[in-house]
Amino acid sequence: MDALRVILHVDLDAFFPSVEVREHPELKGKPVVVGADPKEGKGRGVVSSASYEARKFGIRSAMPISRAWKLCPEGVYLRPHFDLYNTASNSIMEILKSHADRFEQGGIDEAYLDISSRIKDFDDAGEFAKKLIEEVLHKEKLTCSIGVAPNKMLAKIGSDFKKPYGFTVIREEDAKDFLSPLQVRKIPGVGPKTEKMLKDLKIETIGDLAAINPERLTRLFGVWGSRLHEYANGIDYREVREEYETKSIGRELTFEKDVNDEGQIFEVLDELAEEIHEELIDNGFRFKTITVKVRYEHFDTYTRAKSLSFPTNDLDILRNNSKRLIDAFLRGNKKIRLIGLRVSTLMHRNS
DNA sequence: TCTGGGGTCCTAGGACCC
DNA sequence: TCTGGGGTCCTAGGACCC
Repeated sequence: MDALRVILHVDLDAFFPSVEVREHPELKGKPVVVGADPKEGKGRGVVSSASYEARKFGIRSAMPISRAWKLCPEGVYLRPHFDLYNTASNSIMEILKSHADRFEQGGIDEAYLDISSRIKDFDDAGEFAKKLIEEVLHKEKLTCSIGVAPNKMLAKIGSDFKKPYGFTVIREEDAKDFLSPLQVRKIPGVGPKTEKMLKDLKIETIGDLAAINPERLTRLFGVWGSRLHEYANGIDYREVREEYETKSIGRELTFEKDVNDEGQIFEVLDELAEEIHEELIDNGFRFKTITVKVRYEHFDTYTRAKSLSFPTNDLDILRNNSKRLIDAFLRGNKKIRLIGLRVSTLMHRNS
């Protein structure tokens, strides 16, 4: 028999609004929406995260803030306070890390823990998860949900299954029955496009997907197709990995109103370059590739990239190249909604 | 309904080299 | 005369995640 492998996926419940409520107890029980300024329904931007009370009105992450406002004008609308969320996240991640053989953070509000050596079976692992939820609640006054499973994919689906403030144990022998009735969209990596493609093929549940010939999925989706077949069958060999390397650093800005004034665009581009440069210096990175991004008024989006023959962290090189790259986008008379700048092919100084 | 900002990974064509 | 094959880098675009 294979050695027991137990992975936890810990997901903080409605994290941004929950931190806001913790800091401002008078908000408890109210529909709290963290995101862009709704400006009486005329705001530009989206919802970052909505409290469970706000979700009752149909408000969801990534929804246009103007639509959220129409659904619930009486809601409490807050701009994000990332310093607050980062502090809370760091404290919680330290707690989680201290209980894991291996630990992998997957964003500000979630993490994978490999706890194989710390439990003797899945019953034991369920108790472990319950205690962890209570420890986080006691120490940080925030709730989370946990999935307990033999791999990352199942653990992630599990953490979403009884939210908020719940946990779900999925044993290897129960995995296929557990997955079978769920919508394909529940599989991490299946978004709106893949869901639509599968639906057109009459594949709606994970059970439908598991029954499809794997060669057919590979023909349709390439490498991702064979991965999909594994996931649908409850199989995922990915390890919880501790080490993480930054691949790129970028900044972007959506203007309050679409612009066609070159001066304003260059000014913002310089600010983006300065912020990126600061982060490069702080972290001891050099870059080789510069990519600018432009989104025009009707949301058509383009990028232009340039790779240098040498790595650098020089601000003037970044500024001058980004100006040259964006120049081609300023020719027409289309108004610009967003500009972005990103550097990649990163290497550490002294390497 | 009208779409943020931070990222990662994948694909595909062309250049270039051996 | 009728056009290799593999590897790597570069560029552009797209799907997806939180």
